[in-house]
Amino acid sequence: MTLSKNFEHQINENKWYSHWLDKQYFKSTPDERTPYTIVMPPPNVTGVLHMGHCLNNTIQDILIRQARMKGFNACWVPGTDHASIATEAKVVAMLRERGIAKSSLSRDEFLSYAWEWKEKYGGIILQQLKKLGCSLDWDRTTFTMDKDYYDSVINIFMDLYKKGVIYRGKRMINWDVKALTALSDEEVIRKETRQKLYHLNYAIEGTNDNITIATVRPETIMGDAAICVHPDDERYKHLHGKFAIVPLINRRIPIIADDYVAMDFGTGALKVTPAHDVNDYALGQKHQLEIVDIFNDNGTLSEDAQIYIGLDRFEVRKKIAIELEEKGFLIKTEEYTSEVGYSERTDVVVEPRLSMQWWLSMKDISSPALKAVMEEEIKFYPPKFKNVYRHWMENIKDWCVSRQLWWGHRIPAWYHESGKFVVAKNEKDAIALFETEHNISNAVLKQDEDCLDTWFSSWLWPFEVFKGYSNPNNADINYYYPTNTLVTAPEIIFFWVARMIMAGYEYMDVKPFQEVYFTGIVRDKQGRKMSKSLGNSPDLLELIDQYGADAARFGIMIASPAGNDILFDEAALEQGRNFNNKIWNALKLIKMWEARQTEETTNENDFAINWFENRLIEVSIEVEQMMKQFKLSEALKTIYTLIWDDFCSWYLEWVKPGFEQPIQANVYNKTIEFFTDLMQLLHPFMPFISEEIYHQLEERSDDLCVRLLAEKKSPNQTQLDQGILLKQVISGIRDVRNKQQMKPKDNIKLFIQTENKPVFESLNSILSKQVNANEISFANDVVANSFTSVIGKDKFYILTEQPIDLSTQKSALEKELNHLKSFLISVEKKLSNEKFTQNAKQEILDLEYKKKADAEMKINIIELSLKDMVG
RNA sequence: GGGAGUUUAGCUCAGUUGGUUUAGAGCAUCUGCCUUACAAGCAGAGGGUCACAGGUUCGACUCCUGUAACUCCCA
Repeated sequence: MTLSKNFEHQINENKWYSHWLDKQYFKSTPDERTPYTIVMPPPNVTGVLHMGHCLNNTIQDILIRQARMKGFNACWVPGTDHASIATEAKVVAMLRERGIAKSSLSRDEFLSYAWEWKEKYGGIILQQLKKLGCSLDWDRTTFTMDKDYYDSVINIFMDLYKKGVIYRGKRMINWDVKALTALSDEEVIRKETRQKLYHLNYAIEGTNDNITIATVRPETIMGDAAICVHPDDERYKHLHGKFAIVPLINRRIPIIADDYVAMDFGTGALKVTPAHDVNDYALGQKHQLEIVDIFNDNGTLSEDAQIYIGLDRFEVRKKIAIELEEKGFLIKTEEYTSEVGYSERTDVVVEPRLSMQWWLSMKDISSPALKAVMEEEIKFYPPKFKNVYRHWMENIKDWCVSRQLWWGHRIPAWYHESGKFVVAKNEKDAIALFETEHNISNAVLKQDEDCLDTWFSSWLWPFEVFKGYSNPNNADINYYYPTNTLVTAPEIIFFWVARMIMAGYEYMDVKPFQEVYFTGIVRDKQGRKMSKSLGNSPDLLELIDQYGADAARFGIMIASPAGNDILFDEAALEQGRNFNNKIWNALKLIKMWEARQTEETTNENDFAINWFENRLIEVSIEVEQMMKQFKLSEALKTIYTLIWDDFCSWYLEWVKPGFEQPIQANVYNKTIEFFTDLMQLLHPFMPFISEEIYHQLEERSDDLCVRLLAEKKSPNQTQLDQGILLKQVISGIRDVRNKQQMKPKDNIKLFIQTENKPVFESLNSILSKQVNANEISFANDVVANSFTSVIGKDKFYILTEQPIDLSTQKSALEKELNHLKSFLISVEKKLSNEKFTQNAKQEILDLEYKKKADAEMKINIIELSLKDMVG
């Protein structure tokens, strides 16, 4: 069978993924092994695969595949999140395209459209993860609105209500005027925004005097309830207790004093609009001011505004500025940049608003969660996120859990026309409860129209995917929970991670996971966030198609140090593809040997085999250490070097037979063994090519995917050191060849002057092959008319038929000599410092003496060589 | 305004409790090679006063103080 020129990723990816599925390798059921569990952060059901998912899920797949190969019962649970706001927005847009307005539909009609949409388009992302090679247990796929899951969310709401943790209250919330819903603080993105600061004159009642205030929101003046100045502000002391007149509508408002006002900002006089600003609301409460809400739900002005009724808030801002100017109220405007809140989902400016909502009192349930992370019961990688977490937890505010949406978990609250309400699972229970609580029988109750925040369901994820709440103490939850590793983005540390920890302790009495690995944010080459509007986010499926899934995984992993952002560059995928190619070609080389084996044995390849065997052990141990510390990118880099440099460039070249020469069977078999081990090491990172090579190397009945890693031995350091020496010698001699512009085909004669003959005898055949020497012998003295290379304590004389020009050689040696001499001086200086010799540890001292001796010896050797050249 | 973090080669990053031959990779660059596994390759090379200024120490990329720039979070 002839091998294709390059690794054919498309064919192999499909072939192996379906093979793995057929064999049910990703399926996990409880057994006697130790579990290793990861729950996937559920992507939005509306989502499509992007770079962030690619990074996140590749990391999880690497961890889970490694655990599987280490003999754990690996279980990786997939699923999707119903994403209430995002999905509802998509469904509304879809309906609009079909000419259907949401307002024309009943709740049930709308929901049936939504489910239809979800069945059709939801979960595309899960299919795309298969392309990446993710080894998920698909039978466990969970959706946050599955029946059991839905019920758990509702039951937990009721439970928390009973415990008094959830309450209903009128508070300032963030209002999304496009999605027409409340948002939690975490769903508001603050952005630096250029605005204008308008200076407006308000007349003082009963005088010809004015007071000038500064505002960025002139459209809200109709909602003004007061003007506030600092009590110590001399400019305004005479106005305390007087009244001002709101321009255009001539409403009379008091002038109050409060030290909340910053005297040096604007004019030092602040207009107070309690209905439309969080701070103003607080001020209004304190001074018992009137609350005038001038906006409708959709951000247009209401009747209460008296003017501009029905117009959008930003349109009014423009128009009212003009009118104020025309009528002489606008004194001046200045440029002003400040942070403005935008809705995470719809990107419209959020409107602070007073509203009746459901709240979750966080203080009650957050303290075990804070403690767990601070005491490293749950470990954060990298640990710097502990600080971020603590800061938030210590300043935690109540969570607004209600959303004015239909798609989601409907709040189980039932209202009577009297305004009284109960919280109950269904209408029947509600009526019964209402009777006991309010002594009204057969009451007509209406269920709350609103849904719960999406995160109110996501926070149950680590246990409810195993039905830990809906079916307590079942075999799965007892076996898989707490899960091992959560891999997620730092952006959702508050939205999700913190709340999962709270829910875990509240409902399972146990932490949800042992450790959290925070990935970085994927950015483009210039360090900008990937975004639709910038058009800088590449089409991942196209990239997988072009470079292969293994290359894509390589590309994203090689540049992603733990906890740092990743600057994504397509060149990294190219590097991954080239790596595939390299591996494939090594296979081609070895396959050429397969039919050319001989039973004859010599010991000339013993060194190569022993060395590589030890190198493999050494690197496996290094990789294991790195993986434990989540240094995944370093681990991959290490494996890459082992395969490309140590295996391909050194080992294979060392054992490679001459043109059409046979290879010893024992060398061939060892080589297959090494290649197999290499593929096993690589498998978690690049599963497809490694599985394919595994099967190409030998006929096998098993698969690499589930092959158990062997116990680690310890490497022989002497062998490793000799390998390093050999590489140095080869490079050194090649350097001379290069500098002398010898052709690769030109033969040389090599003379070695060494005190360590036996070592070089065993390296003889490798050396002659690697530096193209047709003769190697030992010398006790300088060899005339040769080039010299000094490596360590040994000298190498290179004889060629070329005319000898020693000038380049000489200057190189002189440069080396200078370097050594100044090095020696620095060492000697250190050693002559009495304080150093008194204070330094013995081992450090010994090392310095060794440095000194080595340097002196080398200087001696080089000086001798230089002398010979002159002679 | 408060808090956290970062600053090491052209780029992306390692550098463990201060001492391991006067700082290590990968990519990029340069030179020479189409050597029958691989030009998506091979061989070799060059490149850094570790942001800046002080301090502690026999000794600082590493610890302390300050400055600057950038990033993130919170108000």
